[in-house]
Amino acid sequence: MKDPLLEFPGYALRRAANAAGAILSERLSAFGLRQADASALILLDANPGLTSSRLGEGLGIQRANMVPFLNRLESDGLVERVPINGRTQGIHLTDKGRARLVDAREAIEAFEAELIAMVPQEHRPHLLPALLAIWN
Amino acid sequence: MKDPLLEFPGYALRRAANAAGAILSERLSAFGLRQADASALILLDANPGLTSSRLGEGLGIQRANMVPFLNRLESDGLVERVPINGRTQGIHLTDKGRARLVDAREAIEAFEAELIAMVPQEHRPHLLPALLAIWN
DNA sequence: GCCTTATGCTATGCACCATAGCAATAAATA
DNA sequence: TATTTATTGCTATGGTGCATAGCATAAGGC
Repeated sequence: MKDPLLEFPGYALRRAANAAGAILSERLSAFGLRQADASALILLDANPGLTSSRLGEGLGIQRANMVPFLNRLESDGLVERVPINGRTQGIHLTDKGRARLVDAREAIEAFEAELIAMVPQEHRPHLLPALLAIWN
Repeated sequence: MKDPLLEFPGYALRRAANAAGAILSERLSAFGLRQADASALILLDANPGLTSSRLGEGLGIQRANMVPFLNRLESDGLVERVPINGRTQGIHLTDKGRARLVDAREAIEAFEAELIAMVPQEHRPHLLPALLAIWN
């Protein structure tokens, strides 16, 4: 079957992201985490006390969607909301969240290593810069 | 805000794909098409008479999900199902589908050019090969 | 003190994808 | 040829991610 779609970087980008995402999701499910969960834990670990809005900006998730998202993380005991003032609250990792992150980070780093290993050596150093350029 | 996620190619891949996909979807919506629609038209143009199952394989869409997908394309008059035998049918572009594809292809190629232009010159030749390596 | 803005939230709908199961038919095998 | 197996298109259903619209409360600027 002829596949003209192979010529389009945009299409390849989508398919590659789906393929990679499926693998990562499967790995993370062993820890009861989704991709966005793990990203949130990583971001919160590096920036304790982030506001829901700021965290959402960092993750590319809208404010409205942060609510059920954080509710789930909080009811899993991974995260807690600490009021800063009457309308703002800082999100913090709990001890359980930090412990979970240790496991998740290991799995993620293994996954990233495998991902890089998939691409031929001569293209490897160019992948991340190219993707970051598209993202921003 | 510190963003350790910038170090992860897998994360950058997801974000880049989302960013690019949002732009493309917006462009295609001018023609009443979604990304999967355009991909299907391109694939059918190159391979007239493809079976629903084969088309789905090429697009990474499951058989069950091909039904409403093709129903929509057919009710839009872009595609027709031609029975091959009692259980198999070939999918063909209609004249309207071919005409729509002309417009869509122009938009897609413009989009792809812009996408490539986003990445710094030295990384450009490596993007597609790297993505194809991950996809497969 | 008043107006504007920010924040967290509710409600809702669309798009995409996955699984399970089914009837009809074609193809393979005994 | 007759029976079994596999394929095809399909229905039904649910989960997930993301978007918009709107709201009450509270903080900050004038």
